[in-house]
Amino acid sequence: MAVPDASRVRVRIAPSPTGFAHLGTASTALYNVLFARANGGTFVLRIDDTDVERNRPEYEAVIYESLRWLGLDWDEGPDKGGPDAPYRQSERLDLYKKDAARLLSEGKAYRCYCTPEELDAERKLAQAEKRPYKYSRRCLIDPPKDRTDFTVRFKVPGGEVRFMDMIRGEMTFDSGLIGDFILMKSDGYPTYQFASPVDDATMRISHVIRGEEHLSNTPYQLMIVDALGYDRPVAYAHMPLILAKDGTKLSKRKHPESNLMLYREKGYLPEALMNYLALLGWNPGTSQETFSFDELVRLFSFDRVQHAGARFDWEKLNWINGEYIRALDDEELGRRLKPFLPQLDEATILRAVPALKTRLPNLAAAADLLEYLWTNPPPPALEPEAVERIRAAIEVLKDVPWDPPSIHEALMGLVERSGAGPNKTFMPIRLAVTGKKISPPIDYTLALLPKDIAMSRLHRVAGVPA
RNA sequence: GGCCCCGUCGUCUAGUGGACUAGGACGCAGCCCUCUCAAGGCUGAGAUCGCGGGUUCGAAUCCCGCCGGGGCUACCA
Repeated sequence: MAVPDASRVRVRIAPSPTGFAHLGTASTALYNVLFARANGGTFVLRIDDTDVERNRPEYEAVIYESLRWLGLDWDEGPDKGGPDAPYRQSERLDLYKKDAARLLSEGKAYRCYCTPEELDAERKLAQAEKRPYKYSRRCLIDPPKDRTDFTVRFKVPGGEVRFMDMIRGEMTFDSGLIGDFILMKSDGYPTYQFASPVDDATMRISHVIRGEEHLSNTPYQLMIVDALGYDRPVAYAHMPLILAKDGTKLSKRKHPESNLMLYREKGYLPEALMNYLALLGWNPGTSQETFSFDELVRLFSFDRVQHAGARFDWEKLNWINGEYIRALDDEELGRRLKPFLPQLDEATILRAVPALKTRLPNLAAAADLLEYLWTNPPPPALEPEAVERIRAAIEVLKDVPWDPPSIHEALMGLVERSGAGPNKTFMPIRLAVTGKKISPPIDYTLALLPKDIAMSRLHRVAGVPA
């Protein structure tokens, strides 16, 4: 994956603050960071905020927070500055205006006075006549004299546009099929197709690594770069899209799993999510499934990236996340569990960790297992035989030290004397103490609760006063 | 509609003309372990490689056609 002139590698991601941070942004950021780190390059964060309608400044902070949570930090950005500041497109308007003016004066672009309604009509007509739509160039040929509102349109020169994609190889597009498109909107803001290549060029981005939805945008952008006389990026890489379970592109509206923050809330470890994302669309060609970040930097290469979109799968993510959780040492797991168990003190969490470790697909699941520690579950209705066993348990637990091994020993003695299986004794206790059929091993289940509370819950169902 | 990308078990994938009776992982089933649930161990089911034609002694791998999915085709990004 090393490139010849490594010192000049500059990559970027350019999210738009139009909603919560998207899973695809994390994925794209990961590949950019991996490439940058492997080549000693620079990773730039640029905010593409040219959509005045949908833009919300507060989402910018969400993007920062999500990316930082994942450990994907950038070298240059709006909040950090850098040699190419500003890094927010809304603050670079002069640059686009200057370039648009140049294109205009060189006859490579022209003013278009058509209204959205007129354009819509053109488009509908083409559709009705089943012919591919291209802007009619009405305003190039015969511009109206009585209008003031205009957009700036690029005069598509025609011919072939070729470029190198690190994943798919040499790409060729026929620009004759592309209609003159808009560079500057009538509100004075640039379109994405214009701002993006101008920024990439002026920020000296060497490799453009982004989602596959931009593959067919590339010729548009390259034509602009050429028309402006800028240097083209060395290469592009269009990553396969992350698809939802239903096979369609992950959308913010339809698919909640596209929300990056959801993973933090549910207790997915950032390093596990990264690992999963790396495996969605890429594999090292070996059977290795878990990778440290440094391993990914070393192993990742674009020539092993999948060409087809990959479906997001909770099951595999859960497994990987579980693997990472199990690999954590007790103190670390306890530390990460803290925000998910606000009802418990640190010492209790730490005591619970050994019992939780193999039982968590995510950190939030710990609350389901330990809920009985801060709630008072209603006493279950038990068979007389079960009640009898609880009475017996009360007797053996009464004077026992309150720790898992002692409890275990006492209870096993009782089980042996009962002549029945352990479950006959343990399940009634579990039900009485937690109100649930599922809980950590019975010795832990009991020991995590203060002894007086545990005993009172047993007494309660045994029908004898404490 | 036009252009572009893509198509191997349910899912993520290995595979670049013979070692493929198509491998691994997740999930699933069974067994073992076991106080429940997990974790762990073992075993297993699961893909006529989208379909149809070629080329070849031989194709998942090369060629053509078709079908299917996705992306772009916006004064969204």
